[in-house]
Amino acid sequence: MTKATTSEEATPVKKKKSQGRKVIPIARIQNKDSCQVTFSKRKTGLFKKVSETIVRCDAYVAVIIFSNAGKPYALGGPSVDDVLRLAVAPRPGDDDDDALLPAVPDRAGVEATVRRLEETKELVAAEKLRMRAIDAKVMQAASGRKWWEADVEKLGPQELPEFARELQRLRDNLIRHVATMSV
Amino acid sequence: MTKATTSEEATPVKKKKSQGRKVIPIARIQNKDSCQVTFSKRKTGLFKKVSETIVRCDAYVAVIIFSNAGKPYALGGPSVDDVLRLAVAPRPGDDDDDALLPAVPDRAGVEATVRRLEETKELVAAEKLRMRAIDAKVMQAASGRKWWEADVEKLGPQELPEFARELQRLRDNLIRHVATMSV
DNA sequence: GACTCTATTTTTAGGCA
DNA sequence: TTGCCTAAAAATAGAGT
Repeated sequence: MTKATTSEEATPVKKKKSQGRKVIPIARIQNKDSCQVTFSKRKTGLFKKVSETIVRCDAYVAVIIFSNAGKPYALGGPSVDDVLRLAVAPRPGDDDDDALLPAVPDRAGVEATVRRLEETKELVAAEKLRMRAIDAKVMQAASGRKWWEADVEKLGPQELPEFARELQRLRDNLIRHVATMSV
Repeated sequence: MTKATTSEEATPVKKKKSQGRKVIPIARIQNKDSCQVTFSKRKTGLFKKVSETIVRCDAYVAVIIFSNAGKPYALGGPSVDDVLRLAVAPRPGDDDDDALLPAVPDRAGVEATVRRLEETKELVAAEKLRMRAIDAKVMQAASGRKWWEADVEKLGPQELPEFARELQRLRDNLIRHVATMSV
């Protein structure tokens, strides 16, 4: 990975016409439609990879992805329950806090859930639900980082710094806003 | 993804002997060593995919992944600056961070990521450009929730700094936690 | 351990339905 | 919008160095 040997970066743009795909130069997709389609596909693949990784290795993974349209999608594990709850979360108007991510990773239970999701179509269902219902709730997790706030008490010395850094990042973002707004 | 057609889920465990890889049953890796190796590999792949997605589609993506050993790795985009800062962790001038981050658990992965990002400077520029736009969108979309999710755009010059201060306070809280635990 | 190699699986860009 | 299809490209488990 150190070397940019991937043909994505090296191969020139060759477009033939319609057989499979040819080359995938790594660059911003110009065509807006294609961009959107690719986004969807990649998001799917990414989520899949994440859930696989969660199961196969005993890892905790969280992904948040915003489309260029600003729509947020999130997937977190191993607390899949939370993710599901996120997905099923009512509408943006519902401003309850019960959709937050208070749960602490429960390896055992979660593993079961993940596995179940893996081998069935529930994952698909969950994603669809997410795509439909996700809104402000997910936004909370995304920009608000509710997850770390909830977990702070239980995190170990190794995890905490990481979350702190995330927080710092958010703060810096904010500062930048302030600075831009004539303060 | 709708159909569970992936051999990972369907194909039974066939082990031949030693050529390429055979099948990848999706299940927790038993062997601890293998698990760790796989984790590394997958983490690498995941990060790569994320950065690709960030560039190719006009998306904002953030990943946080903890190994089962508890080591955290994070990658975020399109704010490359943040990523870099994450990677290089301790900031000389910032006491907080220095105290807070005694050591970056495992820098190897992050450094690799940074390297990769550096190799794509061209694209980084584009990412930076749209970063501001996304920032605004993200904050805006989070309106009407918690204090820390307030609609920045709607806040006046007086409120914004306070907003930032509150965030800072939260962060300090977190830092205190860390200090008690690891410092 | 960290790399390399390689066979195989998986992903995915494009088209199309 | 989604799903399916296909071939090329990429990721990766397993083993060896």
